[in-house]
Amino acid sequence: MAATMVPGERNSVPGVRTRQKLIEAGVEIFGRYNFEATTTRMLADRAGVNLAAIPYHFKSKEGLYHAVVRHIVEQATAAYGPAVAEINETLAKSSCSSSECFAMLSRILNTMVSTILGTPEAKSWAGIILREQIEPTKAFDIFYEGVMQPVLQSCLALVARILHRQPDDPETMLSVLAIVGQVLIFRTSREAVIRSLKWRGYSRKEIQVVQSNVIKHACAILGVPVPCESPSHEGGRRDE
Amino acid sequence: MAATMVPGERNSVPGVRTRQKLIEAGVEIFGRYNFEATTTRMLADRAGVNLAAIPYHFKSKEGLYHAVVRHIVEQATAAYGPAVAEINETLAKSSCSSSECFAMLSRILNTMVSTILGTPEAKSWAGIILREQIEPTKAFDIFYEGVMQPVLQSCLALVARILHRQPDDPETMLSVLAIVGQVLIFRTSREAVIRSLKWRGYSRKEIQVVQSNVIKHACAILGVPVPCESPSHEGGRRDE
DNA sequence: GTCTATAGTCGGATAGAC
DNA sequence: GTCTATCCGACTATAGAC
Repeated sequence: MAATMVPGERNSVPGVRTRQKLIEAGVEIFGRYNFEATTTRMLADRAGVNLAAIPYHFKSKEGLYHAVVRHIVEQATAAYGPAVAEINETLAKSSCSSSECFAMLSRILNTMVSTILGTPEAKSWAGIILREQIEPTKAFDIFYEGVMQPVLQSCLALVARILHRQPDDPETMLSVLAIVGQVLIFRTSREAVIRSLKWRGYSRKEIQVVQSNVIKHACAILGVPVPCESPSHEGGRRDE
Repeated sequence: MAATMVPGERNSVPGVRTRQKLIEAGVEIFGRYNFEATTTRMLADRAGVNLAAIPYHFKSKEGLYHAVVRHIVEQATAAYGPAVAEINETLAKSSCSSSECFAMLSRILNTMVSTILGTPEAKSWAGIILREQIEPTKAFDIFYEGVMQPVLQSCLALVARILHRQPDDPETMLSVLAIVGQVLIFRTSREAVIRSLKWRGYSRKEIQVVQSNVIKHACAILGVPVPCESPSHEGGRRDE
């Protein structure tokens, strides 16, 4: 990544700056509209750069789209990487108790809720990822292998321990999907959710409500006693 | 609806036939691609009609899109209407037991799973509805008020009875969303789900597995003892 | 590296014959 | 109601000056 970036010059190298601005614009515009509805003019205008900068830096509109996808995967990896690494290390070292496993699961679920609902970029990310689920292209592989696969595998390992099941037992992954599903519905069906709850969006208060409910239902699904309520306060930025 | 259809002539009135073919083509093409990526030429080719038939019968490409949306709502209402009506009638008449309420909830959940995963048109419907959730237009209102709202309200009433909570307690709707979320993830994140389960699609066998797991997890969330397993066999058609 | 100008393509909608 | 032919606008990508 960024082979042309010279450390001493703090990203003010003209070409690098233009690339960055186009990627930021791409996250926003590709996220809001879809690939076809997004025009190179919108992208250039939003980035405040010239139209011809797109084919120059990224070869084509599609090239910019792929750069945007890689950028999102990097950001998401930064958010989930630490939790995933902790889970893998802890499970590899010792045979930890169910309650320790559940604590790690709670942590990653809280991170999911606050990232998916709370960060301002989340709506854009979700737009791009959801459209790739409906109509997968090469970009979906980058998302799946870069973020979804590692996170799902970590959850699978934890749930297998908690339920004393084998990770390769299909029922184990089905339990993981049930737990993750109740998180994702808030993003995938955002419009229906906020109408049916009469919410106006996802601000800090709503995010905490979602977090505690997700944990509560996860306990029920896993047959674990509900721990004392303490939703983590990480990432409480507003949605819109 | 269909004010021009003469009962005696069995849909062979030329104009009606052309309209129907265009709507069928629209379900397929708008579902697979998005509104902008869909061209009027694709639609006319798939329907086997002339390009100019689109502006003639539906005024514009957007007019055809709205006709497609209304058609989907009609079909979906046919699938959920009976269950919704039964629930509303039963709850209005008598104060039925938790187990009766849970039986009705199971029925509507099984219908959801088999409709959403099992019918051949489901992929197309989901494509259109999901894109409307990401980027809502006027069409989303038609979906929400026509299908989602009635189904969610029925589930809400049942869950309120089962949990002895008020329907207007936000926690009640959050429980409904958790239960529905585990169904929807199979459609909204279809690509990630089939990869992580190493499935090839949703055929009859997979649908039954999903149905029994959804009921099992719903029991856990609602604190109801798991009934004897008997997934309904309605609508077992194949996905692809 | 960045700009202006433009080439080349394609899509939606229309006009008017049949 | 259905067809062919065509207009007009908008889009991506490129050429070439600076």
